Amino acid sequence: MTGSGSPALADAGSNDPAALFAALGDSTRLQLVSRLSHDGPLSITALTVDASMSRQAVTKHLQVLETTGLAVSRREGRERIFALRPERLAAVHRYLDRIDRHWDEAIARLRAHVEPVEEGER
Amino acid sequence: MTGSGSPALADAGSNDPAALFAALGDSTRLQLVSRLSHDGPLSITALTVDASMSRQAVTKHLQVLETTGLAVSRREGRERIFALRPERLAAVHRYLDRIDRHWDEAIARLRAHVEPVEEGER
DNA sequence: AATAAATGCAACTAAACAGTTGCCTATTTT
DNA sequence: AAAATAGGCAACTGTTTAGTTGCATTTATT
Repeated sequence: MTGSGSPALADAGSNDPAALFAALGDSTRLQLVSRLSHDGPLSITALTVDASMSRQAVTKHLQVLETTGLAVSRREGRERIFALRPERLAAVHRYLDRIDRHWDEAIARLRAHVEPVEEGER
Repeated sequence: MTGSGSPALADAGSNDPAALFAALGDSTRLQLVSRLSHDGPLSITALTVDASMSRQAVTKHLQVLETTGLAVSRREGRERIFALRPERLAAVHRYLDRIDRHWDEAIARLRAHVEPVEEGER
């Protein structure tokens, strides 16, 4: 399962930004992502070495990353290799950019009229 | 560092990136952030209106945002006004940038020697 | 063929979390 | 002063989640 060539098994890419943030919202997973981004594709056991927890725990975290589309895995011989999906990370990026833009616009709006319109357009 | 000018109230800025991602990893909170970035500082009840849940629930979410330093609040009359802290959002941004950079370097490294060194440094 | 290595599957536990409800406090507003 | 508005506090519930352990399966190795 979670195969590479197969169609839409689960939904390898929740368009839900919150899910992406949530996937990154765990220090263990963040370390995994960091490690993968630094060392490239790695097997589960290779990733388990530096993690201070059981292989199964690591596996679950990797599955979370894969479910949200932040990573993909392929079976290679007797190991399963996980790799990052930078496109998904880019999606997170874009989301933050949008917030930033809104913020800037809001600031601009406030500066535009420092008059008592503060409660105006509710 | 953590604090720019302000002292250290609670800890209004967990240097832990995972905590920041986690704070954004909830659709309700993400909506709150979006709303705040779009409309500027708002009171709890104002924020509750568009949220499909109790005021208390919203309050808790706002507290999460404040604890992680993504927002600040000040009491104003009988209401409590919440506002975003773009600097913290910027921190999230930077973290993603770092991951991206690592990824790019990893890619570059891989391209550099497409020779069978793939299993070399294990 | 027998072992070792790398996973996969499933059941289980403890803690964290989202949301609720009820009630009390502090400011306005009339 | 009374009523209304905006919050704060605390207890409680159902779910999710991180992590574990035990055992079965698959793919090398020797």
